[in-house]
Amino acid sequence: MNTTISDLARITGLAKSTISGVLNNKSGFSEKTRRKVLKAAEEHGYVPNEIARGLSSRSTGSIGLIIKDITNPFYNHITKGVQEIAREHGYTVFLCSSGEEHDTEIEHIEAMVRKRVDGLIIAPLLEDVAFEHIFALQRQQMPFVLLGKIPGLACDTFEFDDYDGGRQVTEHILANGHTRIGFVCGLKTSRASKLRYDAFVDVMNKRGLPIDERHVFREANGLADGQQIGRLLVDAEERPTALICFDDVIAIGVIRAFMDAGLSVPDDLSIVGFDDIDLTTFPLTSVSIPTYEAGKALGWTLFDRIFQRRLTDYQHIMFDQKLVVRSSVKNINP
Amino acid sequence: MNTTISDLARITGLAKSTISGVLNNKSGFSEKTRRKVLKAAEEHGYVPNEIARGLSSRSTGSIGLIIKDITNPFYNHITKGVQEIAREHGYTVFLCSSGEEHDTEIEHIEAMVRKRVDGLIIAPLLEDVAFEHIFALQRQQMPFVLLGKIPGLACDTFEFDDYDGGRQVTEHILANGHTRIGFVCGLKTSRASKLRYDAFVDVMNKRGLPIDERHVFREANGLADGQQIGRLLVDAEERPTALICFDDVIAIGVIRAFMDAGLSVPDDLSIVGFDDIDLTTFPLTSVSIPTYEAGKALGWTLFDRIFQRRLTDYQHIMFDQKLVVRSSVKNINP
DNA sequence: TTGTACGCGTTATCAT
DNA sequence: ATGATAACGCGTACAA
Repeated sequence: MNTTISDLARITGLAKSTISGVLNNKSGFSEKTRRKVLKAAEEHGYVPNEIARGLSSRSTGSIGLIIKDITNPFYNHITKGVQEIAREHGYTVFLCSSGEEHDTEIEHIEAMVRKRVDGLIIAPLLEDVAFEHIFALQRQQMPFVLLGKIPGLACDTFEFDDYDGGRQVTEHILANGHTRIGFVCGLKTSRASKLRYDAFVDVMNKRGLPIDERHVFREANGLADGQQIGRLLVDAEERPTALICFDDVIAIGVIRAFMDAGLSVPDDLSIVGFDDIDLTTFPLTSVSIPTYEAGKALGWTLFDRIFQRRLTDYQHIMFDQKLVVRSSVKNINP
Repeated sequence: MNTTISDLARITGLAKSTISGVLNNKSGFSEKTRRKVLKAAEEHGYVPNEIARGLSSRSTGSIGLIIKDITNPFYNHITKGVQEIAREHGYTVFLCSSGEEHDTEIEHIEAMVRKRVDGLIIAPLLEDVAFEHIFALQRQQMPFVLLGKIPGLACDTFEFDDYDGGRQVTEHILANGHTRIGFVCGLKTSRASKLRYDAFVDVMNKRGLPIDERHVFREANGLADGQQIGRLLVDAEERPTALICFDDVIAIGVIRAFMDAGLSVPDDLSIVGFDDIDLTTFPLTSVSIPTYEAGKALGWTLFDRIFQRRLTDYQHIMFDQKLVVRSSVKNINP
């Protein structure tokens, strides 16, 4: 059905190795045979079988990218960056989404190993989970790069400075005169959420300001959770004056709940988010994160490892986060 | 480095075929050897090599998904649906984005064929381009499913009823008293854009209403283009009272330009979009499209073909589009 | 310059 | 119940 180099050998009367050599642009073949091979390949619609090639050359020309959520713009931009670099290297990428579930993450990684990808880029769950599957990768000598850092694991890591991001938003809100501040945490498996919250707590403590536990929400994920929390706040007897949301998606959910209830952001509640996603019209003050650049950096570093271009120590890159002030925080200073 | 079944054979003193048989749960092995094999595999961290398996079994356990834009929620939801179905089948998916470029689409498809994916789901450019690469797939007997229909190509196709969507929005806008209506077309390679515009023209003609060419924009793609067109309209001496945008992303761009200029939607311009993307707070009247469901249907159908579960004729599914009225269209009836 | 032979890790088909 | 052997399609020494 599919013509192989053996077929071409039979057809041209040449040897398999000759066909292979010509097709791979090796030197040392007469122009005549070269032409003959190329012509036969063309005529019979020869398509190299990369599976066979991979088996023999021990390289599949594909990498795996494990993200948490396909529908979150945050990961879209990381994916885009990775894809671009992969393409530049003639590579193809398996995209896997863990859906924020640890078991799924493990399953995907194991599948990638079975598929013998040349390398892996992983955005793993980082809190409250075991890392055995990642350590296993190391033992198997699989090249990989992490979005996040795992204690005791020596590998290339990329991080966003979530603690500093959390600090920036908290100080921004305080600077605008707020003291009753709520916080919507993400999933407990999210280190980003933990760090942002830690920073919030630290800054509040430093100013001697109390944190009202009734205004701290946990385990929020996605638009629907944001909306539900928003509805809770709409009905709350004592609302905070400002709310820090783990990410923009949640923030948008909260805002929608407020708009639906006929309330105003920021008049009835000031809100900030993280990620600075662009597909929105609301002037949401948010923390910008260089996801696209990080995606490219992840890609470059992985290929450095795969091709052993960089034999130095592992890299640990920390990307800055930058507060983007718009108008979702009301200045209530006297 | 990686232990193989040959290694296990040597270790256990059994034959390769026995190892393979046990590992694949074939019947006809004594409980004793079964145990022995499993134990050895466990101890030596055996991981099956799916590349080798694929070479021998002529199936790679992976499919390719070719979309146009990773960062557009429209394709995110299709991707999500496809991924879910693939996962249910124990399959893995290569995600490729053409970035709306024909050459890139061709490149990706050729790469997928070389990688010998078991099947392909493609959202191809549909207008103003050649389809030779798709017909080639057919000749190569590669199972594939299309989002869109190609003249003269017999295969499974899924479509969204863009013409009807265009009709619905146009009639909705007319019903709200508008007559000076602008239209932002998408890329000329987009059939969806063409059909939506055709419907617009047809409805306008039927009502005897003129279309002002100054208010028809073409080749718009993405947020930035939307913003630029928005700025143009802000400064225009004679604005339309309503604007139909090819998709929500463009619509959001236009809205942003208006908000930046201190103008109001819908007071200064009524706007509708397509896709009904959810990550936004603006009450944009839009046309909802069942992308997630379509993604699942695409997946199911592809696997039907791959496993030859359905030997009947090709399917041609048309998904309805549904207008979702919010408040971005102002009623200016007297 | 071209051809032969073997390896890559599996599965499948025979025998035994 | 188990083992030997041949594919699968390609790359690559090594030989001619």
